[in-house]
Amino acid sequence: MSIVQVALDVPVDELFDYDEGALQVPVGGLVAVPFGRRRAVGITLRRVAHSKLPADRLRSVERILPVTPLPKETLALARFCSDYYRFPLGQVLAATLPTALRRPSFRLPSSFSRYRLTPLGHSIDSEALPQRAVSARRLLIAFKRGGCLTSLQTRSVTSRSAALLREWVQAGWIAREEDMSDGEPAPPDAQMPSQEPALTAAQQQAVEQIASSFRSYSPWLLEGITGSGKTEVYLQLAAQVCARGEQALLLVPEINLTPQLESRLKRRFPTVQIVSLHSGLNESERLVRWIRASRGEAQLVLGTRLAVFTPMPRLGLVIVDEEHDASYKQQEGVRYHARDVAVLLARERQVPIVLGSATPSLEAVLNARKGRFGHLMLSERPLASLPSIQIVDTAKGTPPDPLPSSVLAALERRLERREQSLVFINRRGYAPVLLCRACGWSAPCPRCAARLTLHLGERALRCHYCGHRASIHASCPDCGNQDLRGLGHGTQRLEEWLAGRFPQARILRVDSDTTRRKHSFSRMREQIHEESVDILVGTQMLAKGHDFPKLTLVIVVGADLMLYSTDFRAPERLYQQLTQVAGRAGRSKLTGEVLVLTQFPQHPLYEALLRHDFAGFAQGQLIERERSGFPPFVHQVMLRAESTSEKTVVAFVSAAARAAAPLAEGVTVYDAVPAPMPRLAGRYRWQLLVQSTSRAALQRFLAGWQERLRAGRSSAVRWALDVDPIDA
DNA sequence: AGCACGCCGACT
DNA sequence: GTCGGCGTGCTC
Repeated sequence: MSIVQVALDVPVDELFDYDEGALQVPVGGLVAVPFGRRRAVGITLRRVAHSKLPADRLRSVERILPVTPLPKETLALARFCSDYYRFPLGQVLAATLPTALRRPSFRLPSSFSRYRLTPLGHSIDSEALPQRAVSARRLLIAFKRGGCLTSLQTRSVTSRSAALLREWVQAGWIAREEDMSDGEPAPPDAQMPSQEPALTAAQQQAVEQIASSFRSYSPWLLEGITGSGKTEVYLQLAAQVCARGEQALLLVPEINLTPQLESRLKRRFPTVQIVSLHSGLNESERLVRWIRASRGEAQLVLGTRLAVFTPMPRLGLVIVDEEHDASYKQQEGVRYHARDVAVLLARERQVPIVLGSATPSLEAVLNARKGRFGHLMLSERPLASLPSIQIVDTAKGTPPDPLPSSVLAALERRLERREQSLVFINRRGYAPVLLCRACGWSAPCPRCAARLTLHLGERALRCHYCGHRASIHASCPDCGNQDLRGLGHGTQRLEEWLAGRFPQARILRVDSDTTRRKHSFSRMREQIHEESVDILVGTQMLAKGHDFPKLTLVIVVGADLMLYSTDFRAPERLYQQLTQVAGRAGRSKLTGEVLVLTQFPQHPLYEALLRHDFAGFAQGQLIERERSGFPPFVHQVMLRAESTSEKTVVAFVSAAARAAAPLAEGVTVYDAVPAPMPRLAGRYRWQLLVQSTSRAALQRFLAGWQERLRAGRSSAVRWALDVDPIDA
């Protein structure tokens, strides 16, 4: 009798033994097993001869799910993430699977079924079918010729195939079997390079260098200023990989960008099977695409962070676009960083990986400097010149207006020239606070340590952290004064103000309030492209990747706010963000202009930005980080804890600190402190930082510490370890 | 995580 | 006298 060890989706660092019975369970196979009172899907990790458990406690595997077993490389990657990010293996694996595959009763969708003629079916003569049953005759002939057909193949024989298949299965002419075999690799496409645009010398060189490392692990940092054509480099590499009959994985930060890139890819490579995987998919779509990728049928897989775990049997290349982007970091459950996991994946599979960015993370810059990554630069814009950046000093003689007159004049000029402008402000809503002019009271969120934001449009106050809504106070609850005013500017107020200033202009506000509904975002993109908009007022979401040819002016309001942050990564983020926003200006022949409003025009960050000197900025930041002992020169882990009772969290983190002390060899344990948002949605939040210059020492420490934290069973506290946190 | 078991407060 | 609160413990 053979035992299989199965990982299940439970928060326990153990595998569960099952008797495989008469089944031949492959390693990596997904199995339905009885577990307690319920049934569960597990992943088979090992087969062993004996179990430590007495035989009478073993239960049997119920069935093997009809999908290709997970390849050992996928298992290894999950194992690594489990160890490194301190999260149970079964839960890591479960998180990477489409939800449909987590149901014990899983059936393959019928589109993946194969049908085979039964002996009875063989005995039927197609000539014996009625003359007018044209479809049936054709299908039967196809079966006799092929013996076995997938439902996709039958559909190309006749459009009536679905109904016929159902009838014939009933009649016993054919039998359905689930197709678990790997798909055929699509034939290499000889005509692929035909429509490729000419590359600049730098692009050409990047493509050649990376291509010369095919079939081996070699990581590349592709640093290319906005508009330098990084995407073109990805496309040509992907084309080469597909032409070799291999698969390419392309990771992108945000779901908003995938449809755009996907359609570009499909236009460019009409014959290549492209599959996109992102959180906007429903369960069955996700499943179908995952299966296409895992059988090797999809040649190009385009996806957000979770896609890094998609099994791809013929993987030949990994690309991580906008490598520095924070959305690659998962912020709950297994807190992995998809960019880091992608590097491991490439190493595991011995394929090249390209990390692309205009403003690489300091981690990537350091890796390149140390020679761990090859460093490729794209420093010219083939289609347009760099936008001119100007720093507008708002410190002196500040009028109460949100935009000074010089900026208004620039807007005016665009209106005259019928070009578009973007005003970027990192605050949605009308005004960030509702303030009492008499006593200084301002509306707080009852559940968070935050002020409520005034939303005039919906006549409400809203918390941007927990979503809490309240009606607008008529008078100050503290002093009764009725003179309550919105203080500061959000997108709504800026839009309103601009409408007053430019009554003739067509103004469009783009923030998460105006794009809530499903297709509103792509509708807005169309409006912008149709040039039925003169001035855009927007947040974050307009910063990334979009290409608006008529947009020649970008105005950044409120950038300074980020400089006040205590997070040591704030300058890095601000630089990245400003570069990204600036990149929206002048992507075509029209030259772009970027105006950054600040009270600190002499700040080194702005000075570097003016010179388009990211390398200099990064170098300065690295020196600073090294001097003050911050990442990437040290490695960090954050213990995050929260509870509805502040006393309980404090007790927990204090106990955690005490438990850490005797284990802390080669690591520094800091004092527990309240989180940057100390109360969120009614929960008190504390955190405790541990760091070390040695990853190994940190990992050794974590193993012991986590065990003690778990032993301290405290159900009132929710806590998690965040390895390589990206926010302090 | 589920899901049970188990021992203390307000209700038909 | 029961329904149900969530603390504790286990799942191969």
